[in-house]
Amino acid sequence: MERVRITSADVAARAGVSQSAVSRVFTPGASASARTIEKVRKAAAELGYRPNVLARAMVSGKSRIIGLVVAYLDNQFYPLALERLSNALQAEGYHILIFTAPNSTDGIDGVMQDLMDYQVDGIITASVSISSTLADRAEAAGIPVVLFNRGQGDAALSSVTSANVDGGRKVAEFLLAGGHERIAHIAGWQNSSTGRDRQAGFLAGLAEAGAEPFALFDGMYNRDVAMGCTRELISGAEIPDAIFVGNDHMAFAVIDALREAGLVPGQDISIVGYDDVPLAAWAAFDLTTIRQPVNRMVNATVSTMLAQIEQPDTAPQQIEIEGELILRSSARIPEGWKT
Amino acid sequence: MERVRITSADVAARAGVSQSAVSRVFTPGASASARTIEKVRKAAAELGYRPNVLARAMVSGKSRIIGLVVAYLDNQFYPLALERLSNALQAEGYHILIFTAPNSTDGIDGVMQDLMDYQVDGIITASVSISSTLADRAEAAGIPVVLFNRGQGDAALSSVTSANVDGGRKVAEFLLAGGHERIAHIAGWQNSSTGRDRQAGFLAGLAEAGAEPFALFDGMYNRDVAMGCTRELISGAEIPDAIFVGNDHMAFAVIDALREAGLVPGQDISIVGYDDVPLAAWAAFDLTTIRQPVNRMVNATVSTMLAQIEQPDTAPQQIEIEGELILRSSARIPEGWKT
DNA sequence: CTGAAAGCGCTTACAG
DNA sequence: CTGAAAGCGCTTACAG
Repeated sequence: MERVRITSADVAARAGVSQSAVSRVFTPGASASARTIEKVRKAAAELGYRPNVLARAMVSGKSRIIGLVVAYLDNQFYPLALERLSNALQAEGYHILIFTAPNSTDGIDGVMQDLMDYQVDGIITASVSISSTLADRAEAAGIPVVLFNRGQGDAALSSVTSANVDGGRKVAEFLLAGGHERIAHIAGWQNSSTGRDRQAGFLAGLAEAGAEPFALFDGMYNRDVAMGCTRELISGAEIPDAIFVGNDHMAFAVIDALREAGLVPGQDISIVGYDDVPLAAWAAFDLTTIRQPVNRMVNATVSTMLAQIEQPDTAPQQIEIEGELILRSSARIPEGWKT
Repeated sequence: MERVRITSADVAARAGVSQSAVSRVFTPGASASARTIEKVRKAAAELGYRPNVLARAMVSGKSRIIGLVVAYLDNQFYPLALERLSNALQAEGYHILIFTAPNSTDGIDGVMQDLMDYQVDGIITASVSISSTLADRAEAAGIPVVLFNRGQGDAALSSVTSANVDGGRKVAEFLLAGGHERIAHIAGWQNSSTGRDRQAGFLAGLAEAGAEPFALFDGMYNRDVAMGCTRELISGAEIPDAIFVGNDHMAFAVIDALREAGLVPGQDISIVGYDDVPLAAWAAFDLTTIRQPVNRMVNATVSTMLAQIEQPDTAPQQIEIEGELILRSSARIPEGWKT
């Protein structure tokens, strides 16, 4: 099983032209006469020639590879985002080199280094923050970085998130309007911007109405942790009449735990999530939640990334996309609530 | 924002050695004196030098990139497999270039070509078949291909699947033993080997007991299709007392449709799925199902892939991994059923 | 062990 | 438009 590589020189020999002529025929933008193009295409087809992308990358300095760092693949939001990102990038002639993120920041730095060794044209991190050392290094290397679904107070980094503070506030207003009086929050991981922002908006919304949370937990974006919090919440003498959960993935755990205790979401306790992953619409959960518009987030990510690749002096952008509250049966709907 | 690349020549100049010496220090297996190693490492650290993986790939002919073609990312089995594959490959110093598969075979061939242009060392396709033209081309190029969770009657291709025929048969035996008399099957996509094999085993199992399916549908591995089939199944005068569903992803849809009609899975109708994705264990579904052991499938995939990369004359393998029936509440358990 | 040199497969000024 | 040549950043025989 010998690897027989067909090179542009082979095609050139067969077509009776120079190697550069072959290269020009396969380089978008370069020019060649109709006659040459025809001879080269014919020879290439006969030989089954295809340009070596790696060689092209070496000389052009553009690999057309985007590095993607992902985590939380058990949260349906991310596979979905991955699929959309991949499709959008493929359409632009880029491809994704994927790295699964270890849990520590150290680990992520290592992974980012590996990525840069592959001479990627850009890096997208999904649900992952990076150290400022690494941000600096990427900047020095001229590799644009876009944080997807995570913000970081660093103007040198682009980021795309939904309007998390605003979303948290919307939930507070919605639950208050529904007449809930004991509203708990199982927050997203407090070491992540999304977890903190949603909580901040939520608490602000309560405070503006003179209310306070019934209880506050860090659910760590983890299913088991969220279940544990829920069991604790409903084991006391007084239990909450509503729980705002930091993302849908944890909200499903909350609902499972509630039912296990014989409580009915939407009747006994209102549950609101965040994300609106496809599962949220399934009858088994029918979860009221804030929608994070994946498509719009993906499009923003891709366009800011490409802008920075193609025009290296483009400034990084911090993009926030508004999310809407999706009403379903897991939470009581206030009388006359505007859709 | 100029891209300043630091090369081995820069390091050599600063360390006062030749460029080849620098290369040797960074090439596993190559030898250099302790003195040289020290000087080079020091200079490299000061300059922030890292070898260009693409250049290395060009000369060595090994990119250490594995192409992965995926589809069905909404079926939790695949994101999980992707994560495990990525981790296992990262541990071996390989990385994944990911391509999302279009739905047509033509489209997939195009994608495979793109992959080969990147000089990948191997290709893994998850839940996707490839044309024989492409299989030939990959073989000619010396690029090993492993089909993950899909078989194809082609000895030149490696494949890793669970024992699908056997799994289907187990389900038939289980449901029969439970005294079910009207057993329907919403099969996996009949253009896929997994869909066909599970169905074949299931029908064989019924036939051996002199039974026949109550009804047979192709669910296409699609949620909406599966819901449609279910509604049709339960709208008649006589309804099934059990449904074997070709994978968990569709089984969740079946359960949703059943509940919508006021039927209780496990009481009114027994439901059995295939895969045992994490969701199947959630209280909301508690689905009886055949487990596809992701870890073992991933390990088999990685080891057969690496074997073929490292020893090009290694023969392709067709690996089948046995799956166990996981009992939960969605299906009636026969008296005295051996676990 | 070490350096000079060739070469991996391309693109891209540079002449013509 | 076209070809000869340099060069992208490495690895790896080849001498010494």
